[in-house]
Amino acid sequence: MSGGNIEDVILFQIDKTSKISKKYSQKEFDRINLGITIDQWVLLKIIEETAPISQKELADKSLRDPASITRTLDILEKKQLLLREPILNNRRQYNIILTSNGAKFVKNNIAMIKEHRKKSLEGFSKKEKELLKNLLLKIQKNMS
Amino acid sequence: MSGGNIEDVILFQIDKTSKISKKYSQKEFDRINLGITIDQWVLLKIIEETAPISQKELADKSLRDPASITRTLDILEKKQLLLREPILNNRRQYNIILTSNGAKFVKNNIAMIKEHRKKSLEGFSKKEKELLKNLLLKIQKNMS
DNA sequence: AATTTATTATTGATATATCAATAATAAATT
DNA sequence: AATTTATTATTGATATATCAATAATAAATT
Repeated sequence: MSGGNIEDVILFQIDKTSKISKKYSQKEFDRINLGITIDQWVLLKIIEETAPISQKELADKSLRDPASITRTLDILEKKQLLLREPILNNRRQYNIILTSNGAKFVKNNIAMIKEHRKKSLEGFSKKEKELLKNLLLKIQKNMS
Repeated sequence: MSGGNIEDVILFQIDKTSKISKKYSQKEFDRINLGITIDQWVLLKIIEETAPISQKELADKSLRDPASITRTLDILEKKQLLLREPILNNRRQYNIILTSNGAKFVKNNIAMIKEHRKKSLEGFSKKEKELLKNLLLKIQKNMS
């Protein structure tokens, strides 16, 4: 036997936690016919927070491939939630910004998202939340 | 403004940590031409630990879709790492087991994997590891 | 200023994921 | 025992992810 049980592996539990929480939220998204995925929501939220932002920056922040960002932005642009704004004197990048529709969309749904976040941390003390975050950041540092 | 920064969201950091660690290990897998993906490794490890196991159980344990398991097992079967063993008096399920080749494969590479796990938790006390695991399990419970 | 190098976004090829429908059949109910 | 229901694995359709190659062009170097 090569020893151990995969359920005891922290990295496995991290991935599992991520999957469970994504499924939870996606189910809710679908239930109310939100029309987007969790990962699309994350992009919208990043844009809302840091617009104007380039696609490269979006890829970095969300840890996704630039090619994947290109295609996801196509979808969200078609849904009129964001747009690629040309930059004067820079024809290599775009400024990605929310449309007013997109801003409204985020505003209308942020409360529901916050409920999910809250539910995920039910029974956590402030100290535990801080600690958890710091431990996660430490792992990220270790693997970078 | 809808407030807050997505970097402060624990669920976001959990997903980020998962992605970073997977990329780290996958890069190493590719470097030594291991010929499988992280998620394929996880299946092999689960099988090693709990064989004989059904595809349904594999899907549950790995939090993946049964259809995805079917296809991944096809790949791993083609690589001669595992096989679908027919069950007497039960023609609806298979017993999934490692081939001797597959068992050897796991044995040969478990040390490298353990190194990655160790690296991910560099600087963690035993108490911190326990705590982190428990906090993750708590989130999973909250979202189930 | 002209040339070289690096960066950004896109596209095609390919791999992987999920959902819905289906076939086979085991388990439960009548 | 016959019928109904539930479960398991598979397949097709579709969505999404990544890698490699490419075009456009900004930035750095000569």
